[in-house]
Amino acid sequence: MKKGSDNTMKDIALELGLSSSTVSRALQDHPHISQETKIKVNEAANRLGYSYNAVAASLRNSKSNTIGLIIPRISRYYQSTVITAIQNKLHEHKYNLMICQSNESHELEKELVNALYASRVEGLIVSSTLNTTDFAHFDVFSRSNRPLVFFDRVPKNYPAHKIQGDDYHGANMATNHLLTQGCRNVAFIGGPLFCNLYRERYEGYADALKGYELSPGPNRTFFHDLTKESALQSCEALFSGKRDTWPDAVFCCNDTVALAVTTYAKNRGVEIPAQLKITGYSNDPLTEIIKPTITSVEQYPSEVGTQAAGMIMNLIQQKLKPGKNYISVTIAVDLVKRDSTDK
Amino acid sequence: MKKGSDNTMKDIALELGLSSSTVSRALQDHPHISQETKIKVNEAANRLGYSYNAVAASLRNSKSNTIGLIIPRISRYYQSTVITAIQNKLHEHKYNLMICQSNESHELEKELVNALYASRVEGLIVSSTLNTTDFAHFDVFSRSNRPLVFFDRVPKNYPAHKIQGDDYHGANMATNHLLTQGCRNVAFIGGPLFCNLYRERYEGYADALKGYELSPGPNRTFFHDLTKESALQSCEALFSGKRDTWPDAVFCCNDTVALAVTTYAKNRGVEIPAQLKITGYSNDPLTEIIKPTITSVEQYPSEVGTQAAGMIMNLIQQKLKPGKNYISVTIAVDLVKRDSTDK
DNA sequence: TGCAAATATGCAATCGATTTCTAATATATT
DNA sequence: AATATATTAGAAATCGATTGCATATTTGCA
Repeated sequence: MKKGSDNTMKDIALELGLSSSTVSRALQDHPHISQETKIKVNEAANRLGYSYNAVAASLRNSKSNTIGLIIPRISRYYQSTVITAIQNKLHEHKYNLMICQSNESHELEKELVNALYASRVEGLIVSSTLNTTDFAHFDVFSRSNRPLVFFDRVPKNYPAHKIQGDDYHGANMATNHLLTQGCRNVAFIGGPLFCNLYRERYEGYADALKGYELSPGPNRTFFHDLTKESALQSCEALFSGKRDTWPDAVFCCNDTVALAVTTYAKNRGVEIPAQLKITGYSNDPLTEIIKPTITSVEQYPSEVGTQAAGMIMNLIQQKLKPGKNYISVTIAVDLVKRDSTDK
Repeated sequence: MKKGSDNTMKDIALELGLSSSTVSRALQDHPHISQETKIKVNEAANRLGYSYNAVAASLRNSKSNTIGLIIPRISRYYQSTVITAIQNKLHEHKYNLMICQSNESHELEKELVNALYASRVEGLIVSSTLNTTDFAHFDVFSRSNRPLVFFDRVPKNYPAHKIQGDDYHGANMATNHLLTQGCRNVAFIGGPLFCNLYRERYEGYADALKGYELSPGPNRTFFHDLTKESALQSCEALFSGKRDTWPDAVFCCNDTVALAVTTYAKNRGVEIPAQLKITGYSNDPLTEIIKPTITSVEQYPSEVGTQAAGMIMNLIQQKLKPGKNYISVTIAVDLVKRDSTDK
């Protein structure tokens, strides 16, 4: 073997007195090659420690067998579960996954789109940054006809395929559940409304209230990043006045916030669920750990990932020919009732 | 633009009446090209929607700017935090990361090593499968002089660079803490001893006992996969006999097990920490959520990831020239004392 | 025997960026 | 004026696998 480099098909050919065409075809089990030759080639390949060069094949075939993924953060339950599902699905099709984190930075997201395009990934799966409202940087993919699938954080007005949870229904179910349990003063803590996720959930929440001839009261709705810190600030606002102004329920748009609210209430001596009922979103395992256990909305992240990867593969293999149309798949959600809402 | 394909440097050259050599150099800001030409080339590149083809460059330069990662599962707190750190570090160096999950399957791990090698990743970061004892399938990397760094699950007798937590010390600290708190009947639940992680932790545990002239009692040590289900079985074994045969502490090798034991004990009416003290491992956020909060060992996963990625980059850039030697970095751990051990 | 069809293999171009070597100007130096 | 030295640009080979087309050999069948 030449120093520092690998044996190639040419080396096998040389060794056997064949042409590299024959070697290539033999390794692909091409019908025009005799059994005898195939055996000799495979044997020589093993003997020489030959390793297929996917980069060269990728260039020649314009086929990288790689899919790109851009996601704000991978270290959250929902996200990492989606990734696992994508990964496993793609592996069935012998595709690799190149994962990039945008760290919620719009600029970084742009950069990553271009880097992945330069790597000639055959398709791109994206959950965009919270503050991505301009999606023009994804145009490279649409222009060159490479499948582009958004999930979770999906654009409203940008033409692309989408996999979404049924956010409206999830929030609507959760809020209705709170109302059924007798709550009439239900607060809402969510992300910014320009993000589809939270807008849908807000509407599901508001419509549920409407069903009871209620509407979101003053100082009852909060829109900010869904961290513990921000959640605690909203709690301060909610529970600052006299006791009779306090809410009797809080619908939280993720489980981190639900957890923070639960902890805050407990510290404040507010009894859950008797005086305050709480629902979260995502059904993070933590909701079952804390006392009281927290009612939450199951989003079936594995299903989301499997669908996203499956759709990308179908688009690549042209089993799916949407033409100028865009497909939008809504994944059903379920409300998992637990102690925080008295079941 | 030709249908379905991208403009290349050749297209820019054609457009401007230059050669593709000049275009290549202009885009690289090569000193032998005039400012005027550079400006024209860049302008034309933008106009034509030119996109750099990293695959072609990769083939020509034998440089993929990609690192591979093989890991049993990505959807756990420790793992996903490590990945985030690796990812961010590599991005600083303009490297991409190709992530693969072995799903704890040794066969799949083999397959993934070859697939990543075929993609000509410049280095490989690995946390191996629990049942990987033969590491020969990683030879392709060592043979071709491509950096190979293991972390967490690290081989004992295989020559490679390693990033490990100080498992011995972590377990030793935790056990000593339990002993200091007065426990004299400390059980151990860990993974199989042929895995470095658990062997080290077991030794740290056993040596701590020795310091108190104790040794692991009969039916006090358990070695199995660290799931909730297995943990509950071990609990049954621990608490099957009469009350005076019960342990007064359990050292658990991960937080999932610690959680399971805590839940089991609570259901059984065993008071924590009064009658039973529990320690976990990894300092998963869940340890702070449950009541009582669980004492655990912080492994600084971000540091592990940063070190692993940093080492790979140094090896690639030859800032680190270990020659025939192998580097082993031990990441310090800390004991985080919480309610489950009465602090 | 003769011609068609089947079987097995090789030649050479291709994918797109890079780089060595060569060559053509232009400017500087004595 | 003549030679030396920058400066700028191009031609062509290269990386390794693939494949359309051409070619050579064998078998089949009338």
